[in-house]
Amino acid sequence: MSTKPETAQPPRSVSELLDRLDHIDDSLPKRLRQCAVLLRRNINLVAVSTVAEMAALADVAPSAFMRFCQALGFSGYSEMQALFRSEYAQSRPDYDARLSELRAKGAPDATNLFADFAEAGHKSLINFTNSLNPDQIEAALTLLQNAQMAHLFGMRRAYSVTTYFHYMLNKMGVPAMLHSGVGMVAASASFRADDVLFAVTYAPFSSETLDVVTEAKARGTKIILLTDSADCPVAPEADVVLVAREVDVEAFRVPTVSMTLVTTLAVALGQRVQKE
Amino acid sequence: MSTKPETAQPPRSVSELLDRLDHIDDSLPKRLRQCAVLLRRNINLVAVSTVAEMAALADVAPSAFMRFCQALGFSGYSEMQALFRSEYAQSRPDYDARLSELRAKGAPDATNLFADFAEAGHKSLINFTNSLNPDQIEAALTLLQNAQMAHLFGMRRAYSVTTYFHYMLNKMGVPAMLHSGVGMVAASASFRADDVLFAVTYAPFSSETLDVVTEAKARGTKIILLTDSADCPVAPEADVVLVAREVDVEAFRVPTVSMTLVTTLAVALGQRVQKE
DNA sequence: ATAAAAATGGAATATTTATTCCATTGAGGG
DNA sequence: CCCTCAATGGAATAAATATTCCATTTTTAT
Repeated sequence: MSTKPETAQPPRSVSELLDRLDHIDDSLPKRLRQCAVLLRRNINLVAVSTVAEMAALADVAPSAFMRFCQALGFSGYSEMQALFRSEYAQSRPDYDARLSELRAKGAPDATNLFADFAEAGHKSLINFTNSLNPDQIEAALTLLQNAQMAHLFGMRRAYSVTTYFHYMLNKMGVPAMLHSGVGMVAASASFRADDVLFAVTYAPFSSETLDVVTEAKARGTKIILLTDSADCPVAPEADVVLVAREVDVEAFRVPTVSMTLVTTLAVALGQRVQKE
Repeated sequence: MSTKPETAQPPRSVSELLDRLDHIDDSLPKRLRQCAVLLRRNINLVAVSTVAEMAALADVAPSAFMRFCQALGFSGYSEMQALFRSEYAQSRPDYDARLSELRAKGAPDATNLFADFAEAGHKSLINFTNSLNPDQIEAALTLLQNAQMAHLFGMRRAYSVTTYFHYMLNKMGVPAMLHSGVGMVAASASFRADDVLFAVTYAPFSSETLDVVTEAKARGTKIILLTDSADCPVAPEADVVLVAREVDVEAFRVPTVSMTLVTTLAVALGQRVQKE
């Protein structure tokens, strides 16, 4: 890279930029690689920061960050920043505008409440995406895929989640049984060693669910636990623990992450089953 | 306001800023009011635009926009912009960073799938918030509040939604009955004229639900319909129609908006019931 | 070990952008 | 109708920021 032909045209979008970043990443000198790492972790900051700030975060001289921008095909930082700014400006207008209009008009309580819950759902999804551990999802999928039968169990608020999971699994052709908790004795009686129990429970954990998990453990049934806090008492019994924290509004929650997760599992399973 | 004491301290947050805007709005001269209107509609632009750009959008001279910032209590545009920039930087960092890391690593399919569903949920919530009609929600709330009993009915994917609604209404002390569709005859037999039916159905609409709605209509029971498209065949029968469109991923959906809406209704109802 | 090439950081410069100032316009009161 | 005062827009100035340049350091090849 001595003559620095560089990529003639600057990236036209943020994702194109990231592609380019992937390609040149290895051939980058130390300081510029620091820039690359920082950029990946903080792309969102570009739109609202100065070169000096970015450089400081990357622990690099401003001139180095400048060269980094040029290595990416931009004429300089400003051109790169313009890209981020325009993408940002296009992405959020409606939402922000709508929210501020709502508050301006003094919208009815229920409308504001919905906005709050929507916001909470949004945050919950983001948080989960951030802390998402691919290995756990893979592990859960493997257990479900290898099981003869998936037993779904959840009480109270968790029941809706199992209900939806059941619907989706059926749709995908995966054998699943929904236990309603009423005839609980019958429930655990059907657990076998080559089955898997998908138990859902949120704090405060319902004793029925805890019992069912214990029973399953005793019978050698594999256990996947979906909960909202790592200190669920039966977490140690489970083969896989999925933690879906939901942001609340005045102590009330929508099980957005759980529903999304369960849908993801079902669809991913469906894809795998078909490939067999 | 001749001596312009102004509000000494600048707003500490965007929402505080909007509050202040609500107060001074009336006492503002023409040009500054233009700024106020533009700001409300495009708050999101502040973080990534120059005064000149904002002024141009508001159809006002930059110096006028400058005075507007000062009327709000800021020393100038830069100070105001700093507020938006820091709020922005705090709100989105993780999400963007995470997504770009995922794509860099070539994460497993299921992980990407979750990200897609999360994105879809996000969009669905935004879309609904944008097109939200407060009157319909209010109407639904009134019907529910005045009813002797709320009958909840939904099949298949809709069943999870009614299930959660049932849980929440119980929690809020609102009388509600969950119909499972199995003993359907018994279901409609209990409908009375001072009750309300909350029916949930998505395309392709299940015939059971359509029948139940028709039956309810015949019995004089009020009807609230939650669906995903305005051309649900029984929409004309309903007293209130709530349309919750969900963005799909490869034809699969998570009922994020429906769950959020139902939770909102329950909580809002709970608040009203308590006030009585 | 030494020379050549590449990379780096800091300082100098150029550019953009915010902010202030002031002359002009327009609105309201006597 | 004129006077006064607030409001306005444009031009001048100040500040912040990007960008370039170059002397120094580090790396690489021989």
